[in-house]
Amino acid sequence: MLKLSKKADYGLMALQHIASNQYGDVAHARVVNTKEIAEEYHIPVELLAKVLQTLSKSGIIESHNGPKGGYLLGKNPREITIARVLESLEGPLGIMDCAHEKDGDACMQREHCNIRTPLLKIQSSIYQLLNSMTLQDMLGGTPLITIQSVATEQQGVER
Amino acid sequence: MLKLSKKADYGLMALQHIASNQYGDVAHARVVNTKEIAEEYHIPVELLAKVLQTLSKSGIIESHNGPKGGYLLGKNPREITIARVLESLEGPLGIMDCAHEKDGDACMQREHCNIRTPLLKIQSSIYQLLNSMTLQDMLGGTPLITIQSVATEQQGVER
DNA sequence: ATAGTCTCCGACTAAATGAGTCGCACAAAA
DNA sequence: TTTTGTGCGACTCATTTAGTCGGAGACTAT
Repeated sequence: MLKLSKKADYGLMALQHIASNQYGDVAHARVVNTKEIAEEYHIPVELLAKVLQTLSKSGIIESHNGPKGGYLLGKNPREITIARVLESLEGPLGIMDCAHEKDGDACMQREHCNIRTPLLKIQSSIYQLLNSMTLQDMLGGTPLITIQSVATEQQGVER
Repeated sequence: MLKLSKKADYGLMALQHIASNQYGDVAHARVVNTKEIAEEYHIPVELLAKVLQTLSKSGIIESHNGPKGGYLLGKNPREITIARVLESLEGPLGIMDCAHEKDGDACMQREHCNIRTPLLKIQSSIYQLLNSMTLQDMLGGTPLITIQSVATEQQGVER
């Protein structure tokens, strides 16, 4: 229950990847393209492309066309909240159907609905949670910290 | 995104209804049957029936056969957590596919997966949230506009 | 006892959504 | 101007969810 879509998964992976190439201890930002990410994580390219396009439209990343093109973060990782990313890819958070209804088009059971208020409360708590976590937080959590010790000897990193 | 299924909605509504008939200000418990609930909230009877059967199997409610039969809560509303109800109807909470995987059958991107850990953390937070809220809390929330004025008789409000 | 309700349960169909594919237009660097 | 990449929309296929149907068994009232 409450599962995220693949798009969301892929999007988060890609962002994590882009971010660590851009803000890692490698001194200069590196543009990373769709194909590279798709291969690294075994994601179908076309699907990932669509995901990245969506993120780009939302301003979370910026696209650069042409050869040597690819994607870069549109903002600092600290300013990119998980909530924002998920909303961009899956639409607004809505625990129940009637989450954002205007008073007009209510669901069939609205008039006697006894669970709307408590569910809205839960929803708001979840939103707060997602909104308080940023891409930066996801960066910290990965192996990646160990890079410090072996930083000297590899930059290209392909298996 | 993160929408609950209709089954979950219906289940919660039904539970709320059953609970308020059983623990409401009417002194004695009243058995309520599927048809009654279905009509009250405009839910297809057969579907609601299935939902109630599921809840019954989980021990959340008890069924009583025959004429004058129907359902009663299996436990005190304070002991019925939202998490339990949702799990019963929608299966275990799993933000991502690989939430409960054994090490064997990992997803395709598992080896390089960089988002599993932070997502598990989010998931656990959500679970905590759902597990800390009980049917009792949903009962209190219904009349709800008047709560501010009658703040004297708060009972369960934990946080 | 027996008739009439009511729960119980599994199998089924239909609708909605999600995952993934294809093909081509457009942009920019070399 | 050619190459390499993004941008974008329409499309198919798979999975899940919502809702339906029909009948077996349980219980109570009469």
